[in-house]
Amino acid sequence: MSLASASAARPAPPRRTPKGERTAERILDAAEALFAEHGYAGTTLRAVADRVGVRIPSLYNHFASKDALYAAVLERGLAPVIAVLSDTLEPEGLGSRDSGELVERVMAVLAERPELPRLVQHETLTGGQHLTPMLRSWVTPLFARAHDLAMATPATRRWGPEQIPLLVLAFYHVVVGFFTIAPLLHEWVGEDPRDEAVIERQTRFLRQLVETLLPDEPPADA
Amino acid sequence: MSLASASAARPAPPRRTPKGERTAERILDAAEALFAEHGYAGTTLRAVADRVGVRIPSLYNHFASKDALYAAVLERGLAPVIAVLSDTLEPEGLGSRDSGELVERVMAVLAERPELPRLVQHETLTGGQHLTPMLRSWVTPLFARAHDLAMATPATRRWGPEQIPLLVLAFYHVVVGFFTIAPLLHEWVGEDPRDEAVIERQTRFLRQLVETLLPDEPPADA
Amino acid sequence: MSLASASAARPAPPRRTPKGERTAERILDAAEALFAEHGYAGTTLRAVADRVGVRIPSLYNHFASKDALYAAVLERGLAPVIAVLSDTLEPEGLGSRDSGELVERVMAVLAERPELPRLVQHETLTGGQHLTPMLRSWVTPLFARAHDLAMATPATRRWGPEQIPLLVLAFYHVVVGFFTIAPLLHEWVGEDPRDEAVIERQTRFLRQLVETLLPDEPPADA
Amino acid sequence: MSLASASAARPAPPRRTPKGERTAERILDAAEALFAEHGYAGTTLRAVADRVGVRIPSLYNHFASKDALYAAVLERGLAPVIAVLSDTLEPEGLGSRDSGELVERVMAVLAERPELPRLVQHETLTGGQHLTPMLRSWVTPLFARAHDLAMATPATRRWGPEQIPLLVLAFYHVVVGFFTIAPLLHEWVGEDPRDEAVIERQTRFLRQLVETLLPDEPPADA
DNA sequence: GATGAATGAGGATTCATTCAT
DNA sequence: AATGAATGAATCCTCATTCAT
Repeated sequence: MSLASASAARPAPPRRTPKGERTAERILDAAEALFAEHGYAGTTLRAVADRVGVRIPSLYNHFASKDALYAAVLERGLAPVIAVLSDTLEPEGLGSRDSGELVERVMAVLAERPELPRLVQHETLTGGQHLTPMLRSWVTPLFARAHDLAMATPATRRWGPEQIPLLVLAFYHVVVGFFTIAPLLHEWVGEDPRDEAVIERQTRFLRQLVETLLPDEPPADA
Repeated sequence: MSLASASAARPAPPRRTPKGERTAERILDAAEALFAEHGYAGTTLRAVADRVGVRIPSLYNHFASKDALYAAVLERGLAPVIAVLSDTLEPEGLGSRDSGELVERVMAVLAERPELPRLVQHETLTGGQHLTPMLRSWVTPLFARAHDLAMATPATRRWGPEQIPLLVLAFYHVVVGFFTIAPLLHEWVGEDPRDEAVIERQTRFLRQLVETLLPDEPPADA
Repeated sequence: MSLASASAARPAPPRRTPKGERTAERILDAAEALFAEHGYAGTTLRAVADRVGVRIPSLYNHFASKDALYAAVLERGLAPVIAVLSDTLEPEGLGSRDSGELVERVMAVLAERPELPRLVQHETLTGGQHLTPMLRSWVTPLFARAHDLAMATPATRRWGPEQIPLLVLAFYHVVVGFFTIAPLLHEWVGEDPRDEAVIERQTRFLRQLVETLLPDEPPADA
Repeated sequence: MSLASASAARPAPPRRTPKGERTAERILDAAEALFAEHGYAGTTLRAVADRVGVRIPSLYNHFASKDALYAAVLERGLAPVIAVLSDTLEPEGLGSRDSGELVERVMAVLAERPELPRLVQHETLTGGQHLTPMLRSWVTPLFARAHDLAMATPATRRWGPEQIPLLVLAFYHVVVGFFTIAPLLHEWVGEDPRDEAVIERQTRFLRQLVETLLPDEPPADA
């Protein structure tokens, strides 16, 4: 999956020293956290460097620009989610059983990188310019297939064909929103969504949501 | 802090102190659009001034600082939504009929100010520091009441009491997410969510979501 | 002649306050001296600001960028020389009498702004990108006319038609070179070419050069 | 200071200490071209390294600093010209015949390294600090001798003794200026002064200039 | 109320240089 | 001899803010 830093033009060092590789990784970690919290514009290279424990110019030994760093963060962060999605959607459709499993897997992946959804949300809000290239090649076809398969499930009895995409988007928003609103809930309710119990509760909730909205059996009134 | 025009504002120009008020309003409009698109950090006073057709220092004749301008934008934007929410939730609970109506009203309000959800999303993502004071006095009690009332509806048979808040949040995310993802969809699918037809479709979808998730009648298996 | 700062996009202030105008002028003065001495790359905005007695950001209130400042310096500096050239060349040709007069006038103009030739030399050496637009509209036609007229003088008996441009260029180089090499001569011979006597000597020399190379009368051996 | 290869250098690769020397030479070539085009301040070590196809730190294996590299470039470039000058001026004076020959030889040397005059011009314009030591030991005595000899030729009948240096300088400027203005002419007239025909034309022109300004025979009117 | 001018702080980025490998 | 990594200093430029007009 090594498409890392496609835009990191100049410094793209041919042979990575283990030391350098580790530094680059640490930079990515720091940048991921900061971009997720403050967005692109709100994140300073100074903040990244400080977090890594390095001087600002050193960042440029690993990434050609703030923008390239941002792209690399997105790329690295999105890869596993894409993998899960494409893996799970490969063979079958959106029946409640599989959808439930998909939801569970996605939640598991995101639980390990809870900043990721916020990162994507930031990017989405500001236009998704960096998302588009990645998604055009990955998510768009996935979305299309999800749609096709969903059309072939009993769910269509309840949901019209043109509503299926809305349903998929809705799930997307619920899942992403859960992580997005995390820090606020933490402050308001004192409940940290990075807590395992909280995540499990949300996963259960999502499962029930799937079962209610996309039942395997045709609804009773059919 | 000059809380500008707590009512719906845009279509009906409020009492106009001939000139200044109109300028302040135009500044708020410009700032709202820009903050919604780029967030606080990504929005420049120069950009605001340019959009208004005025020089930067003039902004300071109407708002004490960038921060104050931002607060005013949030305040003005949130007021009508809060009004709808508190109005609708006042007497009764979350039965599907009323919930459907609530969803419809909220969609109607947001359809007139589609940047608002993005504004709130930005703020939420970056910590919601500006949101907290407003919400602590408005939304938090609303939320509590919604919860209480929901507990008294048949929905509880399907959803455990601790799931009700998750359900409410889920609806929040679906509604807000619809507007949030607008520009991307516009670019990817060519579908402008500010389009009336698109909004109506989404509203229908939300209605059906409400009916499915919070049926008036106890579910068939009860 | 106010074509000042054609590329100074943003700040181009509509109404110039006398104070601001004076500041802009002082910036131009400082920049002219520095660009002439160190060239574009070798000149720092810090150096300019220091010389003006102002902070760096203030420069941006008057010129949109280092590049725009540079262009404005060139423009302002070149204008009078262009004026002299086009004025003198207007009616007649390159006969020794008029050419001598032209040389004299040019020397007089340059004597008042001895940094100008160095400025132009720097620009020429580094590609003349900033010169081209100015010269395309001014010098190129002048050059053409000079050529045409020269062709009609007795000089052609001595110089073939294709040599006339070389002759013109040679004069250009001798004149410009005199000022260009000034600081070196000052250091080596202790002779300051900004000295009036030195300039007058050079002017006499140029006059004799003109008379020798472009005699009014056909050369004796013809 | 590693004075590299004082002879004509490029066509005949000097004694090659297998690898390093060749790299040093390639660095000098790249640096010469870049310094000539952009001057000292406008040339970055990155640009040099890129042109050589090597990483920046490698440059430091061959030259102690940017400044040392610059000095080496000047030294290597100037040596052959100095050689020609001192050789030609050795025995005799500035009679038109010998002067013509000198001009021809200088043109020949420069034609092989057309960047050299631009290099020197850059250096001259920015103060000539690096030139001074070289010139003090080479050119200054040459100049003095040229002056002495010139004083003993018939030319003095036309040119006063104090004008001889001006004449020499004028030739210097015409010769150097020809190469200096090359890129501009290339762009404006489409005529590449590195073209053999162009150089020959200029040489012919210079010869005629010499004959006109420094005739062997006393001028007809004497 | 509007704005030209000025500026402290800080933004991303480049540069020449060093050093360990 | 070559180079990845690191960095102090400096680059151009932007930002939010102030103030006199």
